[in-house]
This record gives sequence, structure tokens and C-alpha cells, in this order.
Amino acid sequence: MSTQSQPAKFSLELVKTACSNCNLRELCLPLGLSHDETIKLDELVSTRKRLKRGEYLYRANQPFESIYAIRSGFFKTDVLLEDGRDQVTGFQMTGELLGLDGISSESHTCNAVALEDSEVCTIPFSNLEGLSREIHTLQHHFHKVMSREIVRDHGVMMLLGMMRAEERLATFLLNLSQRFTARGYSPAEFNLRMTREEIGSYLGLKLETVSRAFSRFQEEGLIAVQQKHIRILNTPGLKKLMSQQRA
Amino acid sequence: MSTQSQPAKFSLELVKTACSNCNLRELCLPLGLSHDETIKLDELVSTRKRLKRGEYLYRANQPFESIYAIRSGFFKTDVLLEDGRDQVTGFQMTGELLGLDGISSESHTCNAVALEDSEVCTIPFSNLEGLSREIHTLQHHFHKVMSREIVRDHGVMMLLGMMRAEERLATFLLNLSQRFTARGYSPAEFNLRMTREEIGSYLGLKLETVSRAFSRFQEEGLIAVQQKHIRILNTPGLKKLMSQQRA
DNA sequence: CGCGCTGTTGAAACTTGTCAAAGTTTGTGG
DNA sequence: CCACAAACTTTGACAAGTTTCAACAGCGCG
Repeated sequence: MSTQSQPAKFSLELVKTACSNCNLRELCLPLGLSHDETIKLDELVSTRKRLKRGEYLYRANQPFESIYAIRSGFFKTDVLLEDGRDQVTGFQMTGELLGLDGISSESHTCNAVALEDSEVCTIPFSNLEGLSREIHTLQHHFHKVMSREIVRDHGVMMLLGMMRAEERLATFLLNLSQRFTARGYSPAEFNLRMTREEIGSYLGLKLETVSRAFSRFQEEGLIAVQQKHIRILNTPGLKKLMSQQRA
Repeated sequence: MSTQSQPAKFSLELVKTACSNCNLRELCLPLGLSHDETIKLDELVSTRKRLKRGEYLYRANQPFESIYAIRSGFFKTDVLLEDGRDQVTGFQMTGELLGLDGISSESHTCNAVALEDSEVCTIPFSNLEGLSREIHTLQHHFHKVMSREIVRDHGVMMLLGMMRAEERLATFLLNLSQRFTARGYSPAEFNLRMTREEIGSYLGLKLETVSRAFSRFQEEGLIAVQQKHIRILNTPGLKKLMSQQRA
């Protein structure tokens, strides 16, 4: 893949953190940029950060300075209510951006936690704004990414607002499958990085309900579950589930 | 209010459509811009559009070209599922922006309908991107607006994911109250522009449940309801309702 | 002035939550 | 490497909340 002419090893560190050399170009911020433009992005995205499972990338109310691109790993974001209850607002994987919610108030409005050992690229936000004033394509692409986040949230609102438990879980599994596929993994077989409780929190259900839905899917031959390992056996069957009505 | 020195009447049309002369400056896009900068915005936002109650500002799948700032009136946005069911994703009022969801796919992903006779300012999006490359403040403010939309959506997700019916309605009423207040109207007394069914759709409830919750609030002396007319009698009481657990 | 849309209310059915107990896996420290 | 504790998952029985179905009332528009 990346066996073309490249600078000698002394600049290996630089190469390692360069967008221009990242195999996520097609998923991440550089999408649609020319080679020269991507090189400019490289300067911006100079710092990487490694996180172990369970570590926080940022917490609610911390000052917002950067957004983060996930280089590897898996995250969840969640919001806390005053009364202690919290809700998972999303699961993010490779190539996706974290921290967009912080722009509005200059401080983060949710927590971002690594669900497995992960690595992110730090993108200082004011630099990004600066560079998008220069690079049209980057500006437009960034706007698209923010907009896509809004559209995604609307999807979750529909899920929470008008689907019943099994529909929600089916939708969730198919969404995961599709995102894994886009990243070159199997569409039909993957490991969940999150607990039943986290899935439930995201889907507006209790963990017991999630567990029961998994069992039911298994009984009906739609999937094979073994703890966190999921194999999808009947995609059309799951899709059919997605179009019922609300409880 | 706007009795200061102003150009003569022949430019009245221009004055009428100018951000620099709009009393929504503090709520809308021009927020934070200098006078000179606002003048530049004026050129962008040259067209107004009037809509009667029930008219569509745009529909899902129409090509996206502009975003819209609400100059007066009241809107709802909703998303349709293949199976015919739909969900209201938001209610928008004066000074708020419509159409941000369309950026991602270059076509609108929801419908925007006027719930009363309304007027919007049309902002061609590529012009806005152009101008925000020139005007720092505008760029940043626009990013904040998009981010705020994401944060708002997270709030709705929490509402749908972990609140019970009465909590949802209380939250909804207090949110309306607060937004009316920000626009100089009474915090305690207002007319709903939407039906019980639309409220229900937004809150993930059936219209009967909404109706029952209204009745209950009235019994408990929290509000006075007369069809669409609402008077909030006990704000702290409503706030207390907002912190229960999920059904 | 009446018809239709919108809203209210009741009773029954259904879905999901709650509580509880037991089984399983994972991680840690000896 | 094993053993034990903690965390996670599954399953059952029961309770609670919301939807569904149905009937009726009221307001507003034409």
C-alpha cells in the first residue's frame, strides 16, 4: 500500500503522524483534499494521543480547544444529568471526529471515553478554522461533517421516538455492521466494544431489555450471540424488524 | 426603537431586508459582528420569503442550496420514514436557522413547514461559506450555531431516552418559555403553535398521552391550559418534575 | 351554522421496567 | 497459573407506564 518513494527513516515520526500518509484519508477530514492540501493539514494534526481502555479523552465542562480524529480504537460519548443519570449519545469508531459539541460553548458538553485502547489525532480547532479559510474544500468538508452529525442525531431521535425495543436493537446492529464494512471489516461478524448497559443507555432501554432482545434474535435465528461476539445470520430479517410501529 | 437617522424612503426596501437593521441581530447570524461586517452580510441575505401557515419551506430530498433564518413566525421540521410514519425533529422560532441538515448530502433530509404565517431570510450557502472565509467572526459564529444544534439534539436524545411522559412535557414547556423570554415575550403565557399530535411526535409520545399530561398539570395547578393557550403557574413545580427517572 | 379537525377521557392490552437470583466472564493478585 | 472477586449477562415474575381503541366534546373554518 504505502511502498512508494518516501523520506528516509529519520523523518519516520513525522510520517507516522501525517494525514497524507494515513490510511483513513477516505473516511476522515482529508476526504476530497488534493495531495498538496493534505500536506498542509499534516502541520495541523501534529499530535497524537494514546488512550487505554476506560480513559477519558475529555470530560464535560473542560475547556474546548481541539477536536479529535479517531486513528484507531473505539469510543463512547455520554452526557450527565444533574441527578446522576447519564445517557450515551454515541459510539465512535476509526475515522470519526470527536468533540464537535464543544464548539458552541467553548467547553465540552459530554464525556468521551475510550472503550478499547485507542489513538486519536488532536486537531486544534482555531488552526482548523484558519486552514479552512485557506482551503475551500476543507471548509466545505468540515461543514459537511458537522451537518452529518446533525443528521445522525435526527436518526437517533427517530429511533428513540418511534421504535420499539427490538427495532432499536436491530437498527443498532445494522448500523454497526455497515460502519464496520466501510472500514474493511466483515459486515456479518464483529465484537461489541460496549456492555449491554451502554447499548441500553444509547437506545433508551434497560440492560435487561437489551439482553432479552439479543436472546430473542438468537432464538429466531437472526443472529448468533456469544457475549460480545455477534454474528449476523439474517440481515434481511433484521431489516424487516426495523419497520414496525411504536409500543 | 429604530428611530435613528436612516436613509430616505427610496431605500426602504433595502432597509427592510438588511441584517444591519434587523432587530434579531442579537439572536441570529450577525451576532458578534461589527457594524461593517454586518453590512457585508446584508448583501448575502438579500431575499426574503413569506410563507403562509401550512406551507413548506423545503421538503426532504430537494436539492440544498440555502439555509434560512426565521425573521418571523414559527416552523416545525420533520423526518419521514419509508413506512409512512414521521417524527417531528424540532420546532424553530424567530432568529433560528433552518436547513443545516442539508449541507451533508447536498439535499434536504427533512421537511420544514410553517406553523403560522412566517417570513424567512434566504442565505445562499456557498455565499455564506465565501463570506466566512473573509470574516473570522462570522465563520466562528456559524460553527457555534451548528455545534449548538448538535448539543440541542443531544438534549432531545436525553429527553427521549430517559424521561417519562410528564417529564418530557415539562421540559418542553420550560424550553418554550425560555425561548419566548429570550425574544421579549412573557415567560409564563403563550400560545402553542402546534397540535397535541405534533408535540407528541416531537416528544416520542402519542397525542392522548400528551393530552393527559396537560390535564394532569392543570389538576395539580402547575399550568392553566385552554386549548393552545398556556399559562405557567408554577415554574419550580415543573422544574421539579424534570428530575425523575425513566418509565 | 354545520362539518371536520383537534382535543379529552376511559378501559383494556401490551411493552418495558423493576427486582431478584443465578450463571458467566474477566481481571488481579498471590 | 490458579483462585477469587468484581463486573457483566441472562432469565423469571411482577409492576408500572404508555399505547390502543373508542366515544364524545369543543372550537374554528368555510
